[in-house]
Amino acid sequence: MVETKPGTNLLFLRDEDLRQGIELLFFAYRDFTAEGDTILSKQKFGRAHHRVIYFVGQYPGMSVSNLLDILSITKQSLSRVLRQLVDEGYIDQQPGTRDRRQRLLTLTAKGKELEQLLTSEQRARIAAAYKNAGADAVEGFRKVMLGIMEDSARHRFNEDKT
Amino acid sequence: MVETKPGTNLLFLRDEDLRQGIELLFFAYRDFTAEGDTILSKQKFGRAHHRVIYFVGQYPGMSVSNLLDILSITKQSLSRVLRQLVDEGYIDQQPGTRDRRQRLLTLTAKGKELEQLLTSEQRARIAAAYKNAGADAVEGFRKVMLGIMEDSARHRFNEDKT
DNA sequence: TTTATAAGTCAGTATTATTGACATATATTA
DNA sequence: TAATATATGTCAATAATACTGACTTATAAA
Repeated sequence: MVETKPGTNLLFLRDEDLRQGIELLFFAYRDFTAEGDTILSKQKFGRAHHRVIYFVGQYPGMSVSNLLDILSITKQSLSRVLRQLVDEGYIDQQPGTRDRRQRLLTLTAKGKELEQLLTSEQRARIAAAYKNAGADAVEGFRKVMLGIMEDSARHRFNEDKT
Repeated sequence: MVETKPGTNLLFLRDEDLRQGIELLFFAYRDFTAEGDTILSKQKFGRAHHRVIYFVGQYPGMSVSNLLDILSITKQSLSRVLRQLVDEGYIDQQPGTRDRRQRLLTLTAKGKELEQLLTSEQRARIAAAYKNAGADAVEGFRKVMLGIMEDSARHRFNEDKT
């Protein structure tokens, strides 16, 4: 598919390779999100709820503005979704100790349960793909994905970049 | 991040690795689609139009039902989008020769122009990520992405699988 | 001739998202 | 302290995407 110039590490990037890259992203993401959406639609929630549940689960105590940055949506858009999740007991809000204007978000037990339900299929899907592809391939996957995202998002993945 | 068991090709898949995989997909896809969406919103079109333009551009003469399969949406959802694109002269429809019930789709010159505008940034983004990551990483990226998508989507990428 | 398929349409509804305009509480700065 | 900025929330109006269900038309296949 993608060939190395003999004796170098350069790539010949044909149009076809780039087209394929676009489609790899489209189909992988489509199938990656499909099942979670199905589960949620049975609970009157949508993909937006999934994302909120997911990120609050991963970063307990995160602020609303932090969540807005991650999701790249407006606070009015987040508002309805967050309100539902708080009202129905999936998410807790508590004022920040350092800055009492903040409303720090955490999952309740009920929220954690839903988070597990939603991400377990995605984790299994990633695990299967990783195992099948092998460790070197996973490292390549990481490199390319980091290259595709914006610089501003990349820092999240740099913890142990010794 | 992901480590090989010494002497084997197996992976230790920690929860943290799987969580990271989920986020790599989320952030890469978010940033990959953001600019195209911005361009389109200036023309009263949205991401759905983008996808239609893209796939019709890549597979000229594709049928409506084929497009529906790819997009995984209902024909009622596609209908509005397709109608707009046909009415405004971006896409041509012509009856199939073998099966005259079909309405085969192709881009007009105007459609091709928009397709170029929309995908050029995505191609550039992929090209930069590929170049930076190197040929081996790209091969790993392909393997993992193919593993993430459904079996039914994988055949698209198997042309030269000798 | 009956049945199935490809495509399209009409109606109703839900979800996600936007912009704009304000309001409240708290923090920071002059 | 007073003025300003920030974090969050809310109201209202609107748009885009998507769904289900019920039909219709044309053509193909059994």
